Amino acid sequence: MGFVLSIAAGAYNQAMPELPEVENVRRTLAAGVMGQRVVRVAVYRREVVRGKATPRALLVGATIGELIRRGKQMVIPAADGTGQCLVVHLGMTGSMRYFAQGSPPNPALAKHTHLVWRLDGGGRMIFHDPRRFGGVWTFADREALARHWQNLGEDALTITMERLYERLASTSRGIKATLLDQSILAGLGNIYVDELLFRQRIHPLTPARRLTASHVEQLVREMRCLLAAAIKARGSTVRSYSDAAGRGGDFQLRHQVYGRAGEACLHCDTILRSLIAGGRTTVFCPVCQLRWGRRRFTKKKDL
DNA sequence: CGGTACGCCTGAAGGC
DNA sequence: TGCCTTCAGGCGTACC
Repeated sequence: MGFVLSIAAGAYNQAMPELPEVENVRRTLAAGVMGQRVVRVAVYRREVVRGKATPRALLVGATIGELIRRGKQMVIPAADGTGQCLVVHLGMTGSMRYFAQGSPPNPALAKHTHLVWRLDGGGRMIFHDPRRFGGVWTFADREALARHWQNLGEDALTITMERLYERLASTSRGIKATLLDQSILAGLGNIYVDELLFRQRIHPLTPARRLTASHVEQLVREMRCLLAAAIKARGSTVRSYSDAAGRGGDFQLRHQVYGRAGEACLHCDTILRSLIAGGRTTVFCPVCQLRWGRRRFTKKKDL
């Protein structure tokens, strides 16, 4: 009976754009806006723009170049080669949407749409963010962007095993807090760190420096697999995430631990537990993820 | 250095 | 039905 009650109590959720979600926003947004010229911009909430919020700084008059992602951040550059760009961070509930010419306004988005860019093709790009943990930064050139990113870690999809090992070996913090730290590694958030640690059978409080080179090699390999699978499934929609076309992802259906505290471990049936690590709710299997565990379980084919 | 707490912010969800 | 409380968390900052 306690089992059933635990399941009922175990459900809590929140959506946040992490690397796979931002990558899908990048792709779907690029399909709509790349190569278009910005005709004008409407700023409904000045405070979501960090830095200059003039029409020029917000790309009015510029043609949109190739969208880039690093970690959870997305760059919308001017195509003129000056390095001028916008950096979008979606925070917890932010979204970028593209509406083609003639699309009617979406009433559901009206309340929290803070920025609207009109494009010369007749379409529009919007920044929407109820909670406003996200924002848009404006930069005039490459150097300004480089300064903004000087403390940002390497992207989770491109970091090598050697460089991650170096970073992990030089800290005494727990592995969960360390992987969440965007200055160490850019792109992972609460969902994917929990999923990754479960798949690797690593307890979230394991000191990062305890991981051997071999552990880190497998961790990086698994991280790439996990992120690739999540991108392929168009990300995780737990509550509110959707891409630039308004389409949600499917990867939440394959979460093994995130949001499942109190439910049974899919590997060993033990009740999943939660703790606070790095200030975040962390779900893990107390049996599969031994604190100093070295064994990895045989990876299931279906991530 | 790290860890802890807090503030920002809204909406979903649970309790009564 | 509806009000009230709790909770979710990325990130910056203060403080120990």
